[in-house]
Amino acid sequence: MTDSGTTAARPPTLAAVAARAGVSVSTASLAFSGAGPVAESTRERVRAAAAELDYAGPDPRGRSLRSGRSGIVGVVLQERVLEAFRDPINIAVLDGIAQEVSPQGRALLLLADMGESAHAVQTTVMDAIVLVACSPAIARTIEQARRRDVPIVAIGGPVVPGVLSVSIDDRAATAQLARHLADLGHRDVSMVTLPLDLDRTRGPLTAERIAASTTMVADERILGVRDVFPAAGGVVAAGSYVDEGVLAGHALLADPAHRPTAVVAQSDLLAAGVIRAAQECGLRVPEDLSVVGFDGVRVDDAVPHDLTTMVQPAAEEGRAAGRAVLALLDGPEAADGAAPEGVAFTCTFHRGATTAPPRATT
Amino acid sequence: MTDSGTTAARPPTLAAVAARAGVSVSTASLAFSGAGPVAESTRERVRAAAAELDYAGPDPRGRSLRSGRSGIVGVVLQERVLEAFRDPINIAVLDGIAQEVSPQGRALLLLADMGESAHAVQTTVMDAIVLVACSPAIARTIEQARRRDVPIVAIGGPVVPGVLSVSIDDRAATAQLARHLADLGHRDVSMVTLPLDLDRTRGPLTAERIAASTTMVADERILGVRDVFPAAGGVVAAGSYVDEGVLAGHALLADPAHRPTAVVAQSDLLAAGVIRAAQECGLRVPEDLSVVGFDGVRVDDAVPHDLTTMVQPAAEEGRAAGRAVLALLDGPEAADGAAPEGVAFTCTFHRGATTAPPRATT
DNA sequence: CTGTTAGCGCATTCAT
DNA sequence: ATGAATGCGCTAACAG
Repeated sequence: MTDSGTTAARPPTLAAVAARAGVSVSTASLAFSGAGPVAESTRERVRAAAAELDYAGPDPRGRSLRSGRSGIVGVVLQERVLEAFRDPINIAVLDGIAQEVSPQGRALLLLADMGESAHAVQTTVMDAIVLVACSPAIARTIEQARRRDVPIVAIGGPVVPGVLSVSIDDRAATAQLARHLADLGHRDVSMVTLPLDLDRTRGPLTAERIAASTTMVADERILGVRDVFPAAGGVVAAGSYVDEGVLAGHALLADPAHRPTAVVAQSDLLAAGVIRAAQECGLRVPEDLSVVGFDGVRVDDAVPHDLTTMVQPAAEEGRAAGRAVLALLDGPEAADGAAPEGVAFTCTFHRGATTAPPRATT
Repeated sequence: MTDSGTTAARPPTLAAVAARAGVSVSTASLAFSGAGPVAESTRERVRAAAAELDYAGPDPRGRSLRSGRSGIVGVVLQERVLEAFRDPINIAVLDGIAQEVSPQGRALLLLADMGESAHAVQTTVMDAIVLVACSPAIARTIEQARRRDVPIVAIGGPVVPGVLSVSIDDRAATAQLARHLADLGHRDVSMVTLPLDLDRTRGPLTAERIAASTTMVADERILGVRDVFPAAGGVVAAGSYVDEGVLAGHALLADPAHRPTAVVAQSDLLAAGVIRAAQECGLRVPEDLSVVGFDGVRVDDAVPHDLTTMVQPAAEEGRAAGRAVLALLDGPEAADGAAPEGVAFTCTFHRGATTAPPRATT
């Protein structure tokens, strides 16, 4: 009784509906789109015909070719799905975008895993794209979007002309954390950074690596620390995950003779990892080691401690990006060059229980 | 210097490229699609012309109208993004789908939040859709898809004819957990279930609620418990989150006079919540209370303990769904009714450290 | 191998 | 308020 695969009768078209209703295609179109004046009686007739034919409404393909709009908003993530969504900050941002965009009838196209995203932008229909957690490495993706005349909004991205930017005060916020540590009396501070390049190579934080970095967010946060501790060193993690934080923590704490008294991690997940590493080294937090994070996404127990961190308005950023997209699409009516402007958000300091004055040095 | 909004010169078309290369449009098309025989020299000329015009390749809109294929695979989630991705099982499934589908040049369209999904299916172009963690409540979505001739794959969904189903042995797997508890000597077992309806109402698990349930997965798992403990009661949670588990746990453990000796939670996150609730009640796990979960997704510390659970091949399920989608699209060459068949997976028992014999009753 | 001929299904002028 | 015409940009058949 499976009625699929038998006759393969194609779905009815608007033309079929119009014919059955005894009106022209254009009138039927108007009846559905709501635009333009249509007599109530006519509209009713069209509706009836549609119901009889089990017509599902105008085919999105025809509509998108004709109108130039598909209702699809691409969202580019750097990593594959599994990795990208390990960090709740990305989920929050995505949710924020969806909040603004889906009530307007737009759907989100997930472009995860860099390699593919450039290709997808080239071959998949979309009205605009949002770059999440982006680095200059997506230059190729940006290029493709440009050529297709697809407007771009970047969250935390490089400020390229023509790309609308939604950002936060990474540097200042991190500096605030660093100052907090300085005020507590810390002098020997290390950091754990987000990946600096596409390879996501782990390793010590060297001048060369910073010079070669392609990740703006990480760079800014490094600068923030050094605004307060100019000589601060650290290690580079391969991603914003707890286990990466553990690895980094061990790297930092391995040598009892050269342990920092505080660690600035560039994300809460990394901070959680550092704390665990500290515990594994027999250190107590915050008595023996202070740890601060970044993001402020409280998700169940991913971050067990009450972490001292900078709270980032992730959902707000997503929403701002969503709004920007809508503005870019709905309102090219900005006749006077009043193109939508970028938005900058501010993080707020949260003093948790993972920071304290350093132990008296022996 | 922002070159957008000035002259609005539309992107070049294939026709323009063809003209510049001095070939026909169809030849140019072949040169890009790779299908069909094209002389190397010609192809070269076309490529050159495209480069000169900064042509980004065939416009997906025209292509999708003409060919009927968009390369877009819709993924329907019941909750909004923020909630859906709180449970790593969903992320794993989504990643599995992406694994199969994106190397084939397909992109995922996120249809989160039920309400909108039916509308999106009606208005957004897509070649197929995958229903994740679905309940019969998406009937409307299914209807829309059908009318559009969009093939459907359901993961853990109701077995509707015409919908390809990817499932696991929920009932048998849960029964196995229950038997494990029975073997340990437990007789007084309660459960914490996933939401039974769209409202996601919390409350005691009553016969009426089960009768009115629209969630197949939850139903099956309840049956699994009752295969072993026919009289087992429990509470219904409002979602698969740790904090819901805490709530449910407190509900179950509130009265010291009527505490179960073991709890079967329908997800690992819920189990983690129950464990926390137990601790807050001054109970030790597993000495005073045994707890089992379901899913087996190890994600950093979301589930702090080594949980006794049934491990679900989440990524495999996603991949199976992805493959099914591809088969449905690439191969309607199943001339002989050899339509792709559904797949059923099996969970594997993991004995963790959260189960033990019950305390000797006083 | 290449060009010619047809539309895919629809939204939008412009008439009436 | 409705209808007739015109492509949107492209690919699939067929000719040659």
